[in-house]
Amino acid sequence: MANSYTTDRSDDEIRSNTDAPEVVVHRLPLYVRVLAQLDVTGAEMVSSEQLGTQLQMTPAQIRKDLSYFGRFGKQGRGYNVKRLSQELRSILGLNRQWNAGLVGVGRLGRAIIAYPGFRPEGFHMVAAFDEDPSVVGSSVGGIDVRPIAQIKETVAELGIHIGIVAVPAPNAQSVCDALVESGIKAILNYAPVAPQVPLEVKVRGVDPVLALQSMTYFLKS
Amino acid sequence: MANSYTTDRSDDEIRSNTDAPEVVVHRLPLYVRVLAQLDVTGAEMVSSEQLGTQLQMTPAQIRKDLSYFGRFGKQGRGYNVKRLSQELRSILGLNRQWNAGLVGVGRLGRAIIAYPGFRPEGFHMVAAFDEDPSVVGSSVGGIDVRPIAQIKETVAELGIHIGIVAVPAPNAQSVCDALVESGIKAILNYAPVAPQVPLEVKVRGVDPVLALQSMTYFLKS
DNA sequence: GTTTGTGAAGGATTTCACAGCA
DNA sequence: TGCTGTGAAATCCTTCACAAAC
Repeated sequence: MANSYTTDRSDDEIRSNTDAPEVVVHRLPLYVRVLAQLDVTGAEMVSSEQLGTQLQMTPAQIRKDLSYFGRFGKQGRGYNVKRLSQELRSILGLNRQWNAGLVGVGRLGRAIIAYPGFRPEGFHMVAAFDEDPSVVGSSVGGIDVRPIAQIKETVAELGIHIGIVAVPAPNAQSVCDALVESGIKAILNYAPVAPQVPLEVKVRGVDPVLALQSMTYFLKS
Repeated sequence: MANSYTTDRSDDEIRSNTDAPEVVVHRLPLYVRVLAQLDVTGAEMVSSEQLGTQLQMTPAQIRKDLSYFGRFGKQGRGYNVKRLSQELRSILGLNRQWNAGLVGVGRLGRAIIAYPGFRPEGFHMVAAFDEDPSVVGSSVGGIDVRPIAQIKETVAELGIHIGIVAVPAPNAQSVCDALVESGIKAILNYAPVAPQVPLEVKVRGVDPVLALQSMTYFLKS
């Protein structure tokens, strides 16, 4: 199974983490992000109090979150910025390259290919797929566009771990089905739908319209 | 509690909603989205069971969520798709136009201006701002680009409700400060930072990298 | 003096389960 | 019969508060 450094307990530096709540896992990348910023400014140590101020959350929550994974701080001093950053990156699996395949090379898909934020974080776009024969075979941002029918073989061939869906809403479900069928276990979904996938497949949505639509509730004074 | 005596106004069709949890508000746009899809397919009625299947959540949660705002269903029949959609849109304040101002007209900002998903949902981009003098004064996607120093007067002049931040990380905090200073109460933040804003200002982030970075935790087998 | 790590308490959210209505 | 609406129970998550460590 998964985490199998199940030596005995109590004094482990890194603790078995099968029981870290999912909300906590979602916050870890936030911590990684501010730690990187702190590191750039030259800070050596940081307290949960300072992190809490930066992130607008309580120091207790930060300490509790970190405590699910290990004991990374020193009483009276706080956390070593570089060390904590490195530990969290290791926990999240960020110390390696992850290959992503993009489905949908329209306007949105091209913007995603051009987005410079993925590669420095280790996410490499290694393939692109589209159903439009006039796009298939061309190269977009240095990536060859293949037909959607070749998803399965390409995922195997190139070792793709993550599917990125940028097709129109009506096509999103069948694209997700194809990705799941090819063995993909993580999907980043830009389409404005909630695709149905097996329990073991993680889907995270990126939808600015949803974000706006919940803020208007509070604006509506 | 009080279900025996009808001492006070517990029979309102639309109930006072000051106490709806924020997580519930965040889910309402999801309901609106599937209801719109159901409506297109011609469905008249829908049960919480069916909605739950679509959204991969429990029927009980959907019923409970809706119950914070009113009693929209009919026992034995479910919810009228058009009616429920309309009620939720009204609760969220989606039956009107909201004006947005974009800060940062670089690659990302241009993609946001070109994104066709906002306008059909009532979100109108009415202004754009940048600090680069070679961009200020030009027109991008039909929107005139103004200097950042003019945010405050433009927000007042054009009635801007929402700020959209698409500047590089190091500039995001000062841009958010300027938006807050101009009276903006809702910010959609594309920059990879957690800006600090007063409690009464809502910020929602759009960051595909954060989404990927939490999924790798689960991939990391 | 400072700040962590963590049981325990408190609060929030989800699920259960069923009365009541169509 | 089928399904909602909702108190109550169960679960999940956050905050408290303090002993221990530096």
